[in-house]
Amino acid sequence: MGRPPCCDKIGIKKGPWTPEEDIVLVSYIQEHGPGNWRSVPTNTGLMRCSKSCRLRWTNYLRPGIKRGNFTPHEEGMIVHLQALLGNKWAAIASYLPQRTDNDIKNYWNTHLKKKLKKFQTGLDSHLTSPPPADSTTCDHFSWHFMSDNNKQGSKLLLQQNHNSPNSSSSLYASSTENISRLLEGWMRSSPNPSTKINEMIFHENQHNQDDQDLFISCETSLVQDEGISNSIKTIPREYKSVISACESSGVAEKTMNTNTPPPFTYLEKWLLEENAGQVEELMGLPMIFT
DNA sequence: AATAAGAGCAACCGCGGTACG
DNA sequence: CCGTACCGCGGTTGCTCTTAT
Repeated sequence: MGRPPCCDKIGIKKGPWTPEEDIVLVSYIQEHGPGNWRSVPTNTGLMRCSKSCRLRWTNYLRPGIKRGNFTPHEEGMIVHLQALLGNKWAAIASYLPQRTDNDIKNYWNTHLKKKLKKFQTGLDSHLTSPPPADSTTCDHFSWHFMSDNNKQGSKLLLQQNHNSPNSSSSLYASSTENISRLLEGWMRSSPNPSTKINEMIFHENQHNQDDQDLFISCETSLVQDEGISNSIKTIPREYKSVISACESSGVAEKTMNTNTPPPFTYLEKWLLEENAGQVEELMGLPMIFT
């Protein structure tokens, strides 16, 4: 009856992972590929349960993960997607391929919620006056949620954001980077489609590091999330290229469908509702969006 | 310099859906 | 078809680091 137990609960180690454990896990996955987590503790001798191994890999060791500060564009996307999808962190993460759901969730809980709250508190004053010239990211963030009456102002700020030096990618956790580097050879030779996607994302991102102001943005109105009503939407060019690559490689169906939600249809509707003509022109949407 | 409070984040827990035998 | 384990997800916890007093 049923499957055999994945791991013995007795003697399972908990708590932070050591570099040694990381290396063992990475080495094993390098050889066998991710998946079949049940066999990982058994075959590696790690005193961890399969779940813990999977979490460690997906949230920390997996190559292509971007760590550190979130850009204003990422913030915008998270806020917007959260308003659209709710706390579906995995779904939201599928739009930010370099960020893990855990990372996004943490960022939301520790940063963005506060910003939203702060914004709500100061909503009235913001509605009657433009953001200060020396606005911080936080102010920009708040301003994205302004009423429809302030669209011109929003556009201005979006442009400012695009040109902001803070838009550049942030630092990666060095330990992860080092481990990821170990995997570089494997990534290149791996026939695993998802690995190839990671690679594409990784390289694409490198090419676009100084080019992030090419993010295409527009704003729309959206009523949700504790009364916050307006947001922006940004669809980075690199995602579109990834989507295209997925489509052409046939990976799209498996990877995108499992990771990406109905949202594309929502997004589509959403895009076309308010600014139909403008948006189409601006977005140059890939097939998957149309 | 010592301590307390707060912030950030990695990891764990528990649940639901799915696959296996 | 049923029972059990696996897998993935969202919520929560607790440790560590930073900042304030």
